Amino acid sequence: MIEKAYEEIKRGVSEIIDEERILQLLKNYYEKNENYYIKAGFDPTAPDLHLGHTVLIQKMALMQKYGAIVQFVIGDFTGLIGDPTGKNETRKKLDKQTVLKNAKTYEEQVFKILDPKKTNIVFNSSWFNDMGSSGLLELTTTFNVSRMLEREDFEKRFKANAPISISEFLYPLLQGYDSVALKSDIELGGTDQKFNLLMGRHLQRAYKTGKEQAVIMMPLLEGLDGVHKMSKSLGNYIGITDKPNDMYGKILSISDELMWKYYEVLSSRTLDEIEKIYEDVKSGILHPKKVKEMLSLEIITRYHSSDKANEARQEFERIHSKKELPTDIDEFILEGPIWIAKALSEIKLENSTSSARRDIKQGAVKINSKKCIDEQYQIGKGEYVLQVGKRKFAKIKVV
RNA sequence: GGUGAGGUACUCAAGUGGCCAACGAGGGCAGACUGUAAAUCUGCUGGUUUUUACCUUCGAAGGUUCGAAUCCUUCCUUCACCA
Repeated sequence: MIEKAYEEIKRGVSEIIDEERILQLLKNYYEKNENYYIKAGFDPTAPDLHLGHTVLIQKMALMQKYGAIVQFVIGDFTGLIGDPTGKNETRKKLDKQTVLKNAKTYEEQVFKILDPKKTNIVFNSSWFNDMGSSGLLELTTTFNVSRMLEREDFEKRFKANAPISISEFLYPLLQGYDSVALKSDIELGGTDQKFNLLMGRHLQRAYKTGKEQAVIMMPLLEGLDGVHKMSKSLGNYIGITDKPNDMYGKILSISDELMWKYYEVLSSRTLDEIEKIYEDVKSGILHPKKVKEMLSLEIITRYHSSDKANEARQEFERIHSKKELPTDIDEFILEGPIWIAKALSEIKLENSTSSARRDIKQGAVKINSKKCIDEQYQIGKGEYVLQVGKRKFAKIKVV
């Protein structure tokens, strides 16, 4: 039993620190029905979860089946600093209302995956606000600068003479202290979080809590470009609140190679099943596009429904394979007659009339599926479908 | 506090008085092609119905000049060395 559970927990994981501890926790669960706490922290500013986050959350959901209580930490206090990435500055303090609103959004999204009965959503401001400056000083005495500089991005920046602010040094300490406050048994995070995760262990020891958390690190999911990690700021993400049609198209656009990584960490198929699919593609029985379709359907079903997933698939086929119009297009009413470039920028299909003009020259603009190459074209009264490129559509009614 | 070197478009990075809306690379968008929104090739990548023109932009504000991203002054800011 324990071995089987542990086997599942290990799937897709990039590194585990203190395996024995995890095995012990599982043993306690099976033998004495004792629960244990797993912790993961999230940024309060970006409540839009994407598939990169779900790798972590799915792992937590799995562990809930094996006795874990999830401590879902919203870093409203640490968010004031921002995890050091090199270019951030101290952020604006979010007011309580915004934090609560974001938290609400998190809940809605997260409970599509996690079991609400086994999840506590907590804010780290609740203990940091009471810590006071003496408490903070005490925290800083547990660590030193040279150890801090071991962290890769600090080291790089230090060597490159790039600025590092003192507050950034505080970030790992604060995140680590969360583990002290919560008495967590295991912390989950991305591989990029290794330093911070280990800090939790260090601080639990320094504060003599009597336990040191185990650490489970998940690989960072590459985004749609297949190179950089999935992130909102890079725009290469698939959000779990994305519309079914968008999800479908985005998943289909990933490279064939990347698709297998997605399968490993996102699909709920067993590893044996995935292996079988892999062999079938290799031997030519199964087309890679088909395999991506299957993944799209699975993921859309998870976050929407299987009906929506099938609709999305049909829609995609219609637009891209048969080159027909999508069924659901935004509509606008404009006063006419109107210059084509003006109309396009007005309805936000283009950013400006200049860029509209450029696209018209390149043959990217279609009116009622007919290419429009006259950049002076005036649209008269009537209803039209405007199209820019392959995937931007709008219906307009000129009055 | 002192001395020196920087701050250029989404990012990196050229440009040191007019040929600059500003080289190049990445990214993005588009066209062709394709099983795909992949790969590859090509074009575009401040704004404006004066589009071989005009307007705004090179950390900020002033100044010199017929003309400034480029020269001068002050300020803000980053880095290095010294204290």
